[in-house]
Amino acid sequence: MASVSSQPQFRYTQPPSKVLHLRNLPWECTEEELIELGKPFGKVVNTKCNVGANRNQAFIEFADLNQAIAMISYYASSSEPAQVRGKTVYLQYSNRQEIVNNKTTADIAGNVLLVTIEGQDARLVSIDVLHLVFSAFGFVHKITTFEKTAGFQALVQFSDAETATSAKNALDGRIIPRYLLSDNIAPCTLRITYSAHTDLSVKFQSHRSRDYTNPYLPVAPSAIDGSSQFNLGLDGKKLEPESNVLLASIENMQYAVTLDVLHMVFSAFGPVQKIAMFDKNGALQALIQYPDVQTAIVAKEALEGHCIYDGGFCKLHLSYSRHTDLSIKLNNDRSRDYTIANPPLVNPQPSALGQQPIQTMGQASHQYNGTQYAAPGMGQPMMPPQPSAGWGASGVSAVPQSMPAQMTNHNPYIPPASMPQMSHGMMQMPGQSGVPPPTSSMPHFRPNHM
DNA sequence: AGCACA
Repeated sequence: MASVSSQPQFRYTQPPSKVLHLRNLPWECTEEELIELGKPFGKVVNTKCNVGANRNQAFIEFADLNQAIAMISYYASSSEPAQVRGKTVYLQYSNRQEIVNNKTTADIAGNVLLVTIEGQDARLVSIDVLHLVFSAFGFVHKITTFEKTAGFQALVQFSDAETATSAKNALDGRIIPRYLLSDNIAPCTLRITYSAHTDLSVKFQSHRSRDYTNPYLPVAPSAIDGSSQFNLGLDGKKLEPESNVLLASIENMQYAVTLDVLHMVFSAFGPVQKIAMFDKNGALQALIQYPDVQTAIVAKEALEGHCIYDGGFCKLHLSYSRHTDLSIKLNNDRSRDYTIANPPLVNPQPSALGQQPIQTMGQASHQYNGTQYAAPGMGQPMMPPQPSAGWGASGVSAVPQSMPAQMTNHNPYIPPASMPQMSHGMMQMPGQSGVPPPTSSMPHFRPNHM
């Protein structure tokens, strides 16, 4: 026979089949629910759920064609539509005569998860955020990310299938907590299946892949230049070349932002060499200089979109400056060179802040060995997003297994589970003059407490 | 709300 395929895509009358196609199902509809639905009409011999791009379609196959016809006929004339969990589902004959269950991967539990990140800004989700999210369920060995037709995806490797399963059960279909992302990143939903992989091959630490079991793995050369693809302007602005100097714009500046405040905030990520503050179009801006690009990248990633003060005040917007070395003519309340011994001018540099054991950074082979990447002052691995923030990770340890030298989280602003609504990722500052008394119970941002 | 997957 030649082709029969010139039919319209959607036919309103279809030849009967003992297989029915169901749509508009609720998320995560189970086989049991499908069987319940079909049982009154006959024997359901097979089902397939979570079908389609939205995974809200399914098939049920009856033992006998007449049973399928009975079900279609019933709902065709019923005043009550077919429902699953109160949601109307639409039924029609499938254009196939039987369900083929390719139960190969995807349904066989394994230690590696295939994660699809859905959402407008899915590719702005950094591998570090993913690491943080999944670390709530156990030690994450490796992560690789890639783009497929399905979108932005990641493979996340755990020690065992049990851990992977707990993560999958808790996270599948959930969004990445807002407080892990900058304000203006659209919500990102996680779709999780099992991968057939058991051990990912990670050759380099890069912005696409990480091996947390091997901190000495070389860093991909591309990671140095290519990282900014994940530091895209939040509204899709073009790439800026990375720099060791950050340009900070401060929005909604209801409270004073002093040089010392900036110094404290930015010192959490590495030694701040110089700061210059100035006004631009009535808004405060500042240039913050680090000794190396990597530190600036980390600081930018962690701070972008966050607010210095609780309540959405003094929100930081960061970009890379074209400067590489600021010229500070004199130390005053708007500019400071921390690399030269200060004559005791105004406030000498806040004690402890300049005292961090700062190793020389910038050796490419050690870029990801943790000590450098993790913000100083963050002596502990960060608190993970607590499942109670909405993920039903019952019985799952919310604390990530302590990890050896590796990248822990870089985002020092993870609020505890009690603050599930921290959608704009605020941080608290130690009291400074003119600072409103913080009201929340957020963990303190204490860059000066080692 | 519109046909599966490797």
